[in-house]
Parts: sequence; C-alpha cells; structure tokens
Amino acid sequence: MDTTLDPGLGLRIRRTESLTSLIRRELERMIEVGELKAGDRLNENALAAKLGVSRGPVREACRGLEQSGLVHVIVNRGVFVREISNREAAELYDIRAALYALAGRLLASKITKKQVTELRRMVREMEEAADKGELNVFYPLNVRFHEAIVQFSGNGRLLSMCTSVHREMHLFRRRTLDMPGRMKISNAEHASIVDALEAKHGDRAARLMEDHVLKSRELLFGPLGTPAD
Amino acid sequence: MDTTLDPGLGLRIRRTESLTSLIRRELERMIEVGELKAGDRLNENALAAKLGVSRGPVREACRGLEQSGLVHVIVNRGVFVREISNREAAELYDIRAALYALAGRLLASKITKKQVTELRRMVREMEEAADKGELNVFYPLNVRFHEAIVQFSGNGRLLSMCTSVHREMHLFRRRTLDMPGRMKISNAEHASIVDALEAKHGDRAARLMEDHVLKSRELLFGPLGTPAD
DNA sequence: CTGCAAAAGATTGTTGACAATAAACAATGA
DNA sequence: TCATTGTTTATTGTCAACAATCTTTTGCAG
Repeated sequence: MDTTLDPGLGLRIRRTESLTSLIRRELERMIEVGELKAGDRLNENALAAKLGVSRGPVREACRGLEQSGLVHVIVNRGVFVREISNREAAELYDIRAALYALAGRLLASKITKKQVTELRRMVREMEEAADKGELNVFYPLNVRFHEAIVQFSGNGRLLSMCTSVHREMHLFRRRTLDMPGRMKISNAEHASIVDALEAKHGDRAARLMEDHVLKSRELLFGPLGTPAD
Repeated sequence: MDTTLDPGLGLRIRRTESLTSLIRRELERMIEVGELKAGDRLNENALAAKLGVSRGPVREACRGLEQSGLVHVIVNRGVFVREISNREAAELYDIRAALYALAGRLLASKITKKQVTELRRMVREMEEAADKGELNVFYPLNVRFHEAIVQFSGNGRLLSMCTSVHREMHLFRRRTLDMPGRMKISNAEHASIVDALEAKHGDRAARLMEDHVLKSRELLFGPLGTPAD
C-alpha cells in the first residue's frame, strides 16, 4: 500500500499548507484511529519514508504533538504516543467537567432557536440509537452533541481546549463500560441539558453539564476521588 | 553582546536536554519579558545566529510555541508573536475563572495545615505591599499565590493548562488598571478564599475563585458580556 | 551456560545547502 | 504622478549528510 502524502497533488497543496501541518494531522488521525497505540514509538525514518517526506517536517510535527499532550519525547530515545494513567484520566475528567460547565453557562445566555432545534434533533437521533442498542451509532452522535454545545458557546479558545482534552482522553485504554441502560440514562441527561439551555438557565445548564461528565467519571473510577494510578 | 546559548556548557547540557527545548524556553522568556512583542516576527536566521545554533531546532521550538498559542504561523511568511484581541482576552478570562474554580474545589477537599500557613503568609506579605502601594511587589506575589492554589490542587494537567492560559494572557496589551485601592480589595478576596479552603468548603472556595477572576475581567471590559473586539 | 565488554547497527540530534515562495525595489507605460 | 510589471533580494520550506547517542549483537572469559 502506498500511503504517501499525495505527491501528485502536492504542488497545489504545498502553497497553502506546510508539510508539517499535514503530517501532524495525519499523525493525529493515526492515533485517533488506533493505528498508533499508546506507548508506541514514532520512528522518524520510518514515518518519513512512509509519508514520502524527509525527517525535518516529521520532527516539527512531533514537537507540536508533544505540546498538545498526545506524545511525549525522551531525549535521544524518541517520541512515544502518550499513555494515560488512571490518575491522569481522572484529572482530565475533572477538567472536562469544568470546561463543559462553562460552555453550558455561556451558551445558555445566547442560544438561538435554531441551535435548540439542532440539539433536539441530535437528542432524538440518539434516542433511536439507544432504543435499538446501537452503540456505534450513539457514540459519534454523543461526541457531536457535546462538540456542538461547546462550539455554540462562542468561545473559540474553549473549543480548541475541549478538542485537545478530548483527544487526550482517547488515549485512555478503558472504554466506558457500555452498560445496557447506560445510553438511555445518558440521553435523558442530554434532554435535561437542552431544556436548561432553551430556558436560558445558565446555572442549571452548567450544573447539568458538570454532573453529566462527572457521572461518566464515576462509572469508570467509582464515586470517590482520584484513583492511585 | 553575545547571547549564545552557553556553548561552553552546551556539551554537558546537551546530554539531558535538546536544543529545541532550551530554545523554546528562551523564546518563552523573551516573550514573557517583552523582548519580543505581540505582532513581532521571529526571523529564523537571525534567531539561529543569535543563539549560536542552526535553524532546525529554532523551527522545532516554534512549532511547540504555536501549539501552546504563543505564536501563530503563516505559511511562507513566518511565525509571529500572537496578538490577543479584547475578545480573545475576555474568552481567556472566562476559561481561567472556570479552571481556578476547579482548583479551589479540588484543593478545599485536601488542603493541609502547612499549605494553609503558606497561603496565609503570602496574603500577609501582599497586605504589606498593598499598604505601601508597591505594585511591583504585590504583582509577583499575586501570581505565586494563584499558582500555589492550582499546584496544591494536585491536578497536574490543570496546572499546565493554567500556566499556558496565564502565558497567553500576558500577550494582552492592556494591563489591569492599577486603581489605587485595587490591591487591598483583591487581597481581601484572597483572604476569603483561604478561609473557605481552610474550612474545606469546596463550593464556596470554587465560587470565590471564580468571582475573583471575573472581577478582574469586569475591570477591563465592563460588567456586560464579551467585547466586540 | 552465564555474565560482561566491546564492537556493530540503528536511531535521534544537528547542521548546512538547495528549492520555493514572498517582499522590496526598479523600470516602464499611461 | 501613479499604477503595473519584471527583477532582485530576503526568508521560509525541505532535504540529505554528518555527529552523538542509544540498543543490540557478538565475542570472550569464567
């Protein structure tokens, strides 16, 4: 298989985007999809060869990934896809809860009818997926629902932060226990959140968003505080 | 003036740390201090020559800085120290408020007597600085006070996020109006925060932290929402 | 066979050179 | 005089080679 970065289209693309950013996105994709698993080392030579470029842009891309927390670099040893410990995952849940609460509060004060409709549509689709027990339909909708709320909140930096946190959490091994009734419970919370948003009740929306995230956290780590590791 | 990166010590240092990270810290310092101002372009050749290295590590360092939001890169044009608009600064204030609230909540549940003493000492020193009207003493103490709370909270990722947000906000032109009585008011809030922490009253600590940040925001932008630009 | 030491190999860190692009400037015509 | 086009210069994007470091293998003594 030839996974080169479009050498044919290269001439057109290269004008508006550097190889570095293309490679960074490609690496993010590989990590997201699982082509690169937590703990894997990124071999610069191999990657450069595989993508049909030299090591320079690959190294630059890795430096960006390092800062965004997706990989960590050990001098003279290489860059490794980060492994998220239980403890770190728990920390990220707390942060996500705080950021989502903010998103809810901000959005409640400015949400439009159109946005409410959009969110309600997602909730309805998730409801169908939950009824049929289709987790592979529910899950991406769930992601998009949360993303939409953060995006609608209008705080650009908040959006990029949430995206970053979300990417990092993906590195965490344990998937949320897909308990049978979990989808319906989760979606009921979604409905309440949209209600609060529509009512422009900022405090309630914030609290519901926070609880929604912390409930996921509890499902993984139990009701008490941070796990040892 | 020779601002080379210690070519003498280089040999020793290079073993445990790459030039890239040294340069990134140096650039962060230059931005922090104001040697590089918002909007300035970072000339790769000039920087490389000044630091006595080649362009490679400089470029890698810039990619890290880009991801952390301190600079932005325009393809084929160069990397520029980011300019923070009023709007973005306001967004960052909101985020900081949410993160600090989390820090307060977390710390309240686990603060030690020793940490309370430490915080109280800082408040006392700030009180003295406020009495004498010494802003240049008050300000760094103020920073350390907030940093300490975040650090004591025990959430590592939260600490790095707050540091990052703080750095970014430094790029914002308008300094907080140093109104005459401002320091004393601010420090009274600090005292209340420590009280809430000592009482292990998480909700109250969270709310006080949030209000404390949002009050700074109001001082800059007024009581209503986000400024246009 | 095991443990250690030294050499060979692989990989990262760094550099200088070349190619591609954008900015600055000069020349031309209206 | 001004706008436009062509040319030169400066700067960034990319690459391939070299140096430093780490890992693995091999050889040898016990």
